[in-house]
This record gives sequence, C-alpha cells and structure tokens, in this order.
Amino acid sequence: MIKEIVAMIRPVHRESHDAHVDSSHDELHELVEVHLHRIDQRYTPGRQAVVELLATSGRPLSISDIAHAIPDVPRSSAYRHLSDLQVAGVVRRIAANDEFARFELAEDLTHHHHHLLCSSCGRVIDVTPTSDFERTVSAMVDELARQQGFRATSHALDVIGHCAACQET
Amino acid sequence: MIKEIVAMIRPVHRESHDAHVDSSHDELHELVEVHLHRIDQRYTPGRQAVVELLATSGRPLSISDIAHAIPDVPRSSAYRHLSDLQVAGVVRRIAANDEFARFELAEDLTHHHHHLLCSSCGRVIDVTPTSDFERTVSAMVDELARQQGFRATSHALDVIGHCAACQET
DNA sequence: ATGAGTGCAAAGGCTTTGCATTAGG
DNA sequence: CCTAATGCAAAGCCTTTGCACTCAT
Repeated sequence: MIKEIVAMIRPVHRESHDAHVDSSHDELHELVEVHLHRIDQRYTPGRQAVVELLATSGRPLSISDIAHAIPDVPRSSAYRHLSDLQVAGVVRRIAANDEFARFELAEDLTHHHHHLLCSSCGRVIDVTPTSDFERTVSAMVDELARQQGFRATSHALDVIGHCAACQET
Repeated sequence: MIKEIVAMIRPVHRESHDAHVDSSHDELHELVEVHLHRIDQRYTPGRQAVVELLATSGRPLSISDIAHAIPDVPRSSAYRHLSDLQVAGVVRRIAANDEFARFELAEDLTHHHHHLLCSSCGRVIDVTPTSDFERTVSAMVDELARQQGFRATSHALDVIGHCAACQET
C-alpha cells in the first residue's frame, strides 16, 4: 500500500510557511509535524529522531548511517520512517553514484542546495549556491527541458571529484 | 576481486583517441576493444551485444531493460559485463531517482550530456548541451567546488520533471 | 476502545558468487 | 595449453512485509 502512495509523491508546495528556510530548530519540528498531520500521521519519537539526525548531519545519510547513528531505532522502522516522511514531503531520497540511497530533508524545510560527490571516499557534501548562481542554473535548466517538451519541476547539480581531505593523501 | 578493482575506477583519459566523439559505429567497437585490452579483457560477443545496445538506445538503460532487450545474455552475465565495462571505463553507472541503477556508455566514447528524469514514468532522457551552455555550467561548477577545497573532475546536471508523454495524460 | 506505530522475524527481490564448462589467444 | 568468459544455481544482502504488542487520542 505504501507503494502506491509513494508513487504519488510530488513536491509539497509551501502554503503559509514560506519563510522557513531560516526556521529555528524547534520550528523545523513543528513544520514536520504539520506535514505529517496532512497525511494523518503522527510525529513520534522515532520519526523525530530521524528528522533530528538528518537536520543536524549537514549531508545526506544512507540507511547505514542512520542505523549506526540511532541504534535504538530498528532498521525496519527506519525504513518505514523514511518512507513515511518521504510521502509527507519532509524527506527526499537522492541517489549517489554508489549503490546506496541517501536521504536528506526536503528543500522546503531547509534550502535549495547541490552536492559535491567525492569519488575517493564516497562522501557527499552539501553546497548552497548564491542566488545569482541559482538564477543562471534555473534558466539553463529550463532551456534544456523546453527543447524536449519536458516540464522541469526541479533540478540537481552534482559535482564529481575529490574532497579536500582526499587530496591531502 | 572485482570489488577491489571497481574501487579503483577512475576516469579513463583519452590518449591517442581524442576525437572519437563522432566515431562511426565500427570505430566505437574498436575503441571499446582497446579499453578492454588495457585491463586484459576480451571483447566477447556478449559484451559486444551490451555495448551495441547501449550505443543505440540513446538513453541510459537499467538491468531490466538490458535483460529484456538481450534475452540470450543471462542476467548474471549482464551484471558481470557491465561491471567489467565499467572497470574498463567504457560504461558509466548513473543513479536515477527511482531505485534502479542505469548504465550508459562513458562520455569518452560518446559525448558529454545531461539527463531529464521523468518523475511520472521514470524515463531518463539524454540531452546534449550547447558549448555555450556547457562553458557556463563548468565555470559555475568550478566555482562551487573551489569554495569547499573540492577538486572537480566532472559534473552531472539532472532535470527533474515530467516528460512530454506524461504531460498529455 | 480504536487505529496508528513499532519490533522482531520471516519473506522478497535484485545482485553477486562458486564452480564446472567452453572458448579465445 | 592456459586463462578469461559464461551459465546455471546457490548464496548474499538490503529492503519490505506480516503479525502481535504498545501507545496515543
């Protein structure tokens, strides 16, 4: 059943919560609660733990990362939490270049950003573009899409290379 | 053992084969053979079939796509072919937004391009950027990376949205 | 009390591997 | 001849599910 629901995932449009980009910590949780309530789900301790972890990690986390960081939340529950949070539009699943899916808070709850993928260590680093940068990227993306009759709703720009730490070796 | 080798994957630098972007069909296969020989592997019929398929598909293919298109190549062999071709730098694995990995020929053998990911049907469409476009993206990517002491080697720009076919419904 | 949420263990599904056979150099 | 390449079937691994128990409203 979750399957069908997940298939319906679409961007959650901000309504009266437009300026939460700089929400404080508590506001984030309140907002998540609202998102969950929209789909008749509760913001339980287990879910809070997952959201809290994603909010403070500063980078997308894999299931392993999560299971390791919150040992008292069983993997099966972690999977379910992530799935539910995804349906609620709170969490977004991204695909790194390795075989592991990563999860991060939706940009509605944080801010738009891109990723730097380290080929050496697999690390994923978040980077926030300047508005100038973003304006340009958006324009380019729209142009690319239009040529194919494609309707763009968002984009992802990943930079592949080697992180500072891996260059030292 | 393949594991260790895969961990060593790095971009294959073109040597005396710089201008193969417009290689004819046969030249592609010859080039693939060279890449395979570099790692002491043969360009067998099964591998040729996979490369041929990827070359003519015009879009990244999942294992299912491949298994379906080349029924006489067992899945286990397809997996091994893709893995080997990846090590040889002939094939690149990309991650779509769904759970299935897709495979495409490395840009060394084709040309640099980006992807349009349809949220509705999961389809991945290749789009080739103009050189102007690409120049700008590269510059922006370098800028993003530099801020983090990251050394960029390549980039991927994915546009998420709905393809023309899915908008008709 | 009633339905959602959670844990544990079992089931599933896709990938990888072992091993014996075939083929290419 | 010798090592790579293949097929098939078995093994692995991550993810999903079933079911009973707990918790919140």
